[in-house]
Amino acid sequence: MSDLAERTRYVPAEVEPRVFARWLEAGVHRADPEGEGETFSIAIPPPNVTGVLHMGHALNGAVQDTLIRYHRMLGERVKWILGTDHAGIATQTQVERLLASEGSSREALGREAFVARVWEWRETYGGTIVEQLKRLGATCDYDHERFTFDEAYAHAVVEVFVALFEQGYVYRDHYMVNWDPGSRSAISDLEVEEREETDTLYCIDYPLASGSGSLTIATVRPETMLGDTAIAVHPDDERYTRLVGEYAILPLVGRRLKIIADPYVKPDFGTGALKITPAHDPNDFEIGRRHGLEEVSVIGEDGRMTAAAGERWAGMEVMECRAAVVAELREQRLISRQEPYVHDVPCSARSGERIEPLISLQWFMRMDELAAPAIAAVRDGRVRITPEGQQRRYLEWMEGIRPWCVSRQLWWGHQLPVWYRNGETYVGRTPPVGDDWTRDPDVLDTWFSSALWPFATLGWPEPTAELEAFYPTSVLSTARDILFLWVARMVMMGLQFAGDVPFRDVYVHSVIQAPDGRRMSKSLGTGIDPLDLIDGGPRPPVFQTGPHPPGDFPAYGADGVRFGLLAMSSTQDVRFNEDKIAQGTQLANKLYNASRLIITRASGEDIDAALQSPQALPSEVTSSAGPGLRGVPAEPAAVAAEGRPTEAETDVPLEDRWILSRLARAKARVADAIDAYEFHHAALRLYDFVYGDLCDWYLEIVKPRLGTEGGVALRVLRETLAMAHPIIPFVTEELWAHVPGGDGLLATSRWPAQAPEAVDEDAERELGDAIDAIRELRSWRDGMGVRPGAVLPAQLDGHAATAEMIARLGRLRPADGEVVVRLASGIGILASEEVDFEAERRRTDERRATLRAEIQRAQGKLANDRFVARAPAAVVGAERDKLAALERELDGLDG
RNA sequence: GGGCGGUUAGCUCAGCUGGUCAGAGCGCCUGCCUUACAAGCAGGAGGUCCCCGGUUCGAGCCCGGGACUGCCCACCA
Repeated sequence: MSDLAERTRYVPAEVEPRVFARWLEAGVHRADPEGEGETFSIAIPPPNVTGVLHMGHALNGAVQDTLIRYHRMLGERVKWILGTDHAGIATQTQVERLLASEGSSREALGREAFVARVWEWRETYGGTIVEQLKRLGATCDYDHERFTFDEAYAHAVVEVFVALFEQGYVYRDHYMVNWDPGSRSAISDLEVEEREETDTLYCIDYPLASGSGSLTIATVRPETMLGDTAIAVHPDDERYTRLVGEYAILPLVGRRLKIIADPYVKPDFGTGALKITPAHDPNDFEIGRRHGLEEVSVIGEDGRMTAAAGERWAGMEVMECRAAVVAELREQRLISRQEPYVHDVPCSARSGERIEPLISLQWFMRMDELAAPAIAAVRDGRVRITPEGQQRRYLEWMEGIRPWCVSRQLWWGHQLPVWYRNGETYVGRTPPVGDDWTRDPDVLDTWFSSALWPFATLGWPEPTAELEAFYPTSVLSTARDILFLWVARMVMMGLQFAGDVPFRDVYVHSVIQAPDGRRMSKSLGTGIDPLDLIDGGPRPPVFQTGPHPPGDFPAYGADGVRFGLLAMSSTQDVRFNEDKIAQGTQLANKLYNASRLIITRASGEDIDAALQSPQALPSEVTSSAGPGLRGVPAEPAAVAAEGRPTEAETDVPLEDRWILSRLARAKARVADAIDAYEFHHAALRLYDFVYGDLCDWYLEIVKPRLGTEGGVALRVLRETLAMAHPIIPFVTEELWAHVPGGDGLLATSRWPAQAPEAVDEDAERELGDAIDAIRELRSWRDGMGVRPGAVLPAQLDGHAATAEMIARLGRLRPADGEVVVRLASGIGILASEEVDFEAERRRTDERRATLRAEIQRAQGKLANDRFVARAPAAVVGAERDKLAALERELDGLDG
């Protein structure tokens, strides 16, 4: 885009690849662990190797890169740790699916060949998402990309596992687990989700051993009765008290079942009698352990009935067995009732299949002791979680934490450093010495390795310079769905192994939903590929809403997408809003055209003036004020502050003082918003400044003199580009190259310094009055139907300093004569044939009525003694001023 | 069954510690191709701030109750 003068439109597609290449070449993404000064680091939530960029990645990418660029521009040594996750189950499933399509399977290949195949797959498809991040403009540390399964990382994983074993946190036990028949592995509680299903509830009669009658139980899983070892009733349930201690006979099996009393049973639910299957129901398991019941495992890990189920049923699949059991019971007339039953059933978040609870020999990790310091770290503020609601969630979950099943029956993952021989178990960093040792085939839960991410990526357990410089990381930005799965565990592991919290701040960003409020998901057809927004691409049907023409997305460009995502983000879930993306694209275009105007008109003197100005050049200024210490009020004080004429400001034109003041406020507001993780505010405040202050008013006012006195315009442009850069990096970097004095890359320049001294209440008030006057004038002209091009004769008495700009922007010609229209701003319009005075009379009458009503309201308020007595003096004063102004205007109309 | 959040203009959303807080973008209406930008500019219409009580001189903003809605956690056969 060298022909700035020619092209009237910013075209992202032409610019972005070139600009990104410059950043990479210059190494803006590199971080020096040995340098001086503050550091700032973020560890990216490692996307799955097999993953492709979705909206969540894009939003999080925009958030993280905005933070990273902002802090880089503050002069800090910045590192954005990049990498991918080997994602055990997810990846294994994908490759298995591929194998299936080839008519093969992992069993056919064998473990070693299978794992080799997954690595191969990773080489082929693994880098996609990293390339996609570049399209967003993300300046991650591409030179040091990590993988949760690379050699050094694996070393850290073994180190941690062994240490946890030695410290007594990790142990092996027969315990109830969530068995996922889909992936044929145990999964953790966090990977289980409820799904509503319609089942059949069967009421089954269990005859009493005494021969006198029977006890009826209700169940949706009749096949599990083969593993029943008791019947439980509530201790206070009078219907059954006399039966407690007696026995029932398990139909089909003949086992004697003790009737026990346990408060878990709800007397008013079902029949009030509960069959107890300790080996296949989590509750029954607990009850069983409380009462010392036998655990009969009748369903195996292969999803078939075991030998313990009985010869007759062994080998059947679960559903098959259920049908057979029901048929048999029916034949024996033991089913007294059956009805459809809708309830929530646990399913695997991985495979989607229904969880089969069963007792299995697995490796577990005791969490309560590790959780304690991680709870304390959040409570005392060493880790701050934003927004606050998420902090509550974290604490509640941590306080009720349960043991974590960490072993998985998969092939793709960190294999447990555990070996067995006869009755012996060996856990160690190196294989055991001696013969006949067999290694445990299981691998660790993916989240076990992810939990080490912030320090394992920096070289731990070696005491590296990187670890020294960048640990703890500064911020973790993530979606809320992995707060427990990942974030909480990182805090525990970081404290236990790296000696400190893994991050100072956790920012939990929004989840972006489809326009109809559903989840964005490829399978539902509600997902969007962020690259389709950047480059233009298919717009799915659910997004064909609103004013957008049907068909593909236009090429919004990376800046537009970043801006839009930040602008629509919030502390809660939000619906995708294409208009916000478009708004970002418009902003980029607006900046482009404003730059065109300023740059192409700039004269040599302007450039000198801009370059000599002390505050002018972001690349030369020192560091900005710290967070929250900017000393700049967000808006002019309601009550006029004392005028503060400084330096030689009397020489500086009013509008220049004004724009510098507005800029000072904008910088403070944008910086505050970024520091507070209020990215929607940061984006929209930037937009407001560029449109509302810079383009709509300042540039319109100074346009005629840009060729001769454009120094301030150039200064402001430079600072604006720098201020905007963290949010919309491409267009600002591109324009930077065209701005006089814009040496080097904007990405490595300084963010503009905060300038509270530039805030000029007087200038803001004075120019604000002029703006109000122009607006009123334009509105009046439009309402009166005055010809747009007509230049009206007028008196501008009350606006000495701003008369010229009011006249120009309001199309007036200063003149003397009879004032026939008096506007609220004091401007008097003289007689001319351009104005329809009949219409003006009507307008004046309407205005009089409104004024009288408002005056009455104000008078009423001031006549209220309690208001005058109890409201703060400033509020009462403001009301009096308002009344005076209204009366003045009314006098003007009447006079 | 608990817990948390939301309900503000036709749509998507801002509104900090109660006093110009009734806003933005888009859409809609009107007028302008004004030599930075027509994917632009100027002007305008449009809201009982979910409902009912309460506190207060004054309440989208605080308190109580209710309605609707979303999410999280939870082992009711």
